[in-house]
Amino acid sequence: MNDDRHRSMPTAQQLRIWRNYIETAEVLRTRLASRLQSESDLSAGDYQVLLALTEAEGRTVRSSELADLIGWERSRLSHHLGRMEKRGLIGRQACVDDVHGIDVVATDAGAAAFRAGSVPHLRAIRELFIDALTPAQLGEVEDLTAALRRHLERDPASGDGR
Amino acid sequence: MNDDRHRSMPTAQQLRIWRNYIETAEVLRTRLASRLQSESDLSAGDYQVLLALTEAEGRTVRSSELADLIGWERSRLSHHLGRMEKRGLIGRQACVDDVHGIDVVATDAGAAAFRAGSVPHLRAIRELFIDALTPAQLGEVEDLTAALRRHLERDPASGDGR
DNA sequence: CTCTCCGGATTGACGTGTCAACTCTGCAAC
DNA sequence: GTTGCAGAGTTGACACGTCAATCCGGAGAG
Repeated sequence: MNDDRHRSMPTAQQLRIWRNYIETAEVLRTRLASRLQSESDLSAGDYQVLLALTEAEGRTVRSSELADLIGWERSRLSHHLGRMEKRGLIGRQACVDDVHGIDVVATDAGAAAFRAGSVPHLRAIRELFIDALTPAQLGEVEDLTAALRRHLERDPASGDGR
Repeated sequence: MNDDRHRSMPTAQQLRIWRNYIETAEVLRTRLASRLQSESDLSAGDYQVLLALTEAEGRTVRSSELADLIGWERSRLSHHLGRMEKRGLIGRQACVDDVHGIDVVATDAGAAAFRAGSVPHLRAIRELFIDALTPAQLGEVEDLTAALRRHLERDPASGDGR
């Protein structure tokens, strides 16, 4: 079949689909974040960090591992941890086995805030996303995102030239 | 069929699908923005604003209409226009027919920057998104986002209680 | 006429993200 | 030993978004 598909610009219809796709995801992200914020005073970033920490042994993870776990750049994590530390959600302490490492630990307050936020957050995900789709459609979403993922990994293109 | 679907928390699999979905969209957004930035020195926001302006009569749109067109809050637009004005991409001037209104107009430099950025941006969309999917899959994306959209519109839930 | 309210737009404060520059310590080369 | 490089983390500058407060000029109520 015609592989000039690989040379031409997107058609108007393709563009429309793209725009709807990315805007819908954006709306979902914003709605979820706003509900999480108002229901438990946590940002989406706080939630990701606390999720990784509370799942870890001793609620503690080395900073670099944490960055890998949630897929953040190191400086982004550093800034965010600074803000969370100021709010008493996490603590930072020198790592025992690695002089360079920093252990990040969820405080009791942090773990409590996560537990409190978790249920409403999961409910929001169900209400806004899961309930919008039939099980069959959910399966389609899975396949499609897998296809997109494969394509993205195949194309380093930007960011890390690993 | 069992409508306790509407009372239970998401399953592990549903959560996995959700996470993949939202993270994939996020990666796409970031990659696109980064390519747009490096290829034409425009942010995604700049692009949206300039797209709406260059499509309008006289490259001019009233500020409030512009906000509606691209679906932004007024204050977000105001901040962004301030930054774009400082860079000489757009201008602002009092509106003739409405004392309160502000006309936003794309400068020559702004229109030129948009034209220059447009082709590489469209190419990036094709490479990162369109090329990842077969035409049939693209159709599925369209249906799924439509379903999500319908669901979101049916559920005001947060933000504007319109 | 004055007072209040309304809608368009702006502003300031603050959290968030990215990029580049920097610190600090260990380790290997010489 | 000192030079310098590499990896972990931090910092500063700046762009971006949101929220609440504000400014401003017209329209009605009295």
